[in-house]
Amino acid sequence: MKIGYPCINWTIGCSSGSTFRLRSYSESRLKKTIKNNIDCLLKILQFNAERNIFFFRITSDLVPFASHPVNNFNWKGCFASNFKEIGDFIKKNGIRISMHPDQFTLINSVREDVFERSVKELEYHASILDLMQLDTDAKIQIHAGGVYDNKQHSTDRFVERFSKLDNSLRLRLVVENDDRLYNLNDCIEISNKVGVPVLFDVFHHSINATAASTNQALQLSSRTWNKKSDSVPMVDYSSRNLNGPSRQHADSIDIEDFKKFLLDTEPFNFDVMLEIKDKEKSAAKAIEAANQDIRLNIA
DNA sequence: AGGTGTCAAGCGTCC
DNA sequence: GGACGCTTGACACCT
Repeated sequence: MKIGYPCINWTIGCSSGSTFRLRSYSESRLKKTIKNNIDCLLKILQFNAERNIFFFRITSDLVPFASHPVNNFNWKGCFASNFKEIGDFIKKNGIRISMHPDQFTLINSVREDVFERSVKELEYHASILDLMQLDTDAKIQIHAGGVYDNKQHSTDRFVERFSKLDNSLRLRLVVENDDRLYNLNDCIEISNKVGVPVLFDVFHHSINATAASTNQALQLSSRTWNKKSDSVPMVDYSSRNLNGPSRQHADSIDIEDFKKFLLDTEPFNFDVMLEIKDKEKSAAKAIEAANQDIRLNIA
């Protein structure tokens, strides 16, 4: 089991997702920002490796305006060797990588233009992982999308659109249960039709639940990671912020809840992404708890 | 230097 | 039909 956190490291003091306003777009600004972002990304990965944090989500802002028409700069060519260097570090250290395009990426949209932009955005995400020469166990997680007043039609549209995507893209995509529209069963249904692995999100499942217990959910989702090249399943874990609105993530990990989660999910093996605000701090705590847990099992 | 309104993108909900 | 939340940081403009 690898444990990690998404996108931001609060300790190091650099950001791998710096961006700027469209109004201030220029090629030199873009170039400078990308360089800073990927330099920072390598620093974060080194920081993580030194602390046994072997799972990381790369921010979608690594290359600002990557799929925007304003950007016709050849950033892939310009930074190919930098990406390769990071990829080498990732592989050497056995780091698992995910990416998560934001809510504008909708392959089941009723609008053709939204679909087309979404494909471009997905291709951007895949090109990052390709430039790093990572295997297809590095995943891009998306949600099923909108309902558009007819869930069955919208599910079918997802299936149809997904099937037409390039194979190189399909091999990287996984679908995650969301907090309102497509629950675990909906994702499993999609998976049964197109073979896409299902990334189980524990927190979303608690808000948008099916009858499945945590253990059953792991069983159901794990089965969908059935290609050797997918590697072990990814799972998103977070606890809710008890002081804030119901959908907000917690500030720091509730370690007792996390231990309970580890017990609940035995004997399944998977990699856990901690969607918690204090990022690397909670990851370190979770890794410590998991190691203690293993020692207890051995003893 | 510090404060703050706003940011490429969509959908669903609420009024 | 329009504003707002999502989830949240930080850019960029203002003073």
